[in-house]
Amino acid sequence: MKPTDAELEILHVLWANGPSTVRQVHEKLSQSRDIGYTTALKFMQIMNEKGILSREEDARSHTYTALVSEEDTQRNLVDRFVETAFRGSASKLVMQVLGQHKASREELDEIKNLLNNLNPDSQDLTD
Amino acid sequence: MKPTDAELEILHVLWANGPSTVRQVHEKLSQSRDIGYTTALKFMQIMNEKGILSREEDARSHTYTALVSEEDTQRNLVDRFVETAFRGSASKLVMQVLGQHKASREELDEIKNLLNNLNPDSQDLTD
DNA sequence: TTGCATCTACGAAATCCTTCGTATATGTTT
DNA sequence: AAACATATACGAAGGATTTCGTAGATGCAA
Repeated sequence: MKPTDAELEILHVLWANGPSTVRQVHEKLSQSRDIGYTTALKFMQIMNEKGILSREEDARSHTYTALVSEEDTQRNLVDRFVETAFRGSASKLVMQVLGQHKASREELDEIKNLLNNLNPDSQDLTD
Repeated sequence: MKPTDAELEILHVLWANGPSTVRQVHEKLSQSRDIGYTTALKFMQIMNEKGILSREEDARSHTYTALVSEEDTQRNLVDRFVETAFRGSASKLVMQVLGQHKASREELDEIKNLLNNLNPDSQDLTD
């Protein structure tokens, strides 16, 4: 349920590219950092054991598929992160991010839009 | 530079209560979970070695002080988190949080306010 | 068919992190 | 002073993570 950093790297590749072989994933990962082929393989084997990835063993080289969605995973991660880093205050996190990171005008508009469409009646006091 | 979960727990206590002894910290932590006294002590000793906490050894029971600020720490954590969980897209994170978590009307207003005060000329495309 | 390339499987080292138990020192109380 | 309470120091177990090396299987090429 809580992917490690290495597992997240692999999930990102699978989310972006769809079902892939170890070789394909390894090639993607190699673009951003040094990593051995068997290291990637091991990760994917472990993730398969954990039930995070499924595996097609038809061909000689297996094809792995993510069994968790990007949204669900990020939701879980955000939950934990808000808890551990911000003691549960999601709004403090948002303000931290907005104050610190840069976003395009379109993204800002999108966020404002989202804010305006939030139904205030469904909102709760978090802090 | 990257506090562990246990270290964050302790930092939160010190940020909230100011310089404290192991006993004081342990009592706070005990309120939310099971944790032995020497466990807390060990954490704080390690954090002292790492330079995260300073220690006053005057009295028999030492007094520890956080050497990192809450803001700096959270900034660092957010940076890493955006990177590993959202592949660098801060705005996706924000939208995840806003869509998922509940915030008070005041907080929403505060966020909207912050958004409106962001200088668009200083913004960059992140995605 | 012999050998090269490519896969998977297995195991294990190296590091962290979390968590205490035990030992030892030092105040405090009777 | 003896006994007790409380602090720190030390070390180590147990588990998770990351990272490969090596072995063994299998397909392709010469």
